[in-house]
Amino acid sequence: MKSRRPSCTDSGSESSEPDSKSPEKYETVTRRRSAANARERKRMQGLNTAFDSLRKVVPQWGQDKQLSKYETLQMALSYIVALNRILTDARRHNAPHRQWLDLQFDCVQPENYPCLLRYDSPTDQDYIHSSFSYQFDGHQVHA
DNA sequence: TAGGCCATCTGGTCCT
DNA sequence: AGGACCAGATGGCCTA
Repeated sequence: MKSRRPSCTDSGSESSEPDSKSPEKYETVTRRRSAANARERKRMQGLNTAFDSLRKVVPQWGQDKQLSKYETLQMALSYIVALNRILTDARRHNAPHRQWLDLQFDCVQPENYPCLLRYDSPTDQDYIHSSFSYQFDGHQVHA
């Protein structure tokens, strides 16, 4: 865990000192701020725990370092879309389970799944975006 | 040194 | 009133 910023304290910031008429009110305000900061830290820690859980179930082929939060979300979205496509195809072709699994296993292998491979250049990223066909801005995902 | 990623603080808003 | 959630600001760490 990263160390906290030394310039910031839990008892409130220098830039926004509470406009208090009494020491009592000042104390109340700073105590509430401190409690809110602690809650926020805890909330963000929970969020990070969730991200860690997600990283564990999402493919990370070729990635020697952990995915960023943004990359994790992108990967999760792509992975779900890919799995969903497999299920949809299986229903359509009505394949027996074992045979179907063998057939589809290749679909989630790195070499057949370029979008999940490590990218090293902006060109690669462009390719990934075009081949993966998810759109964050439009909130639209194509299988 | 610039840029990316992250943790933390903070004030605003909504909800209970 | 107080908690949850969110977004903006800020500064630290790391890497190319």
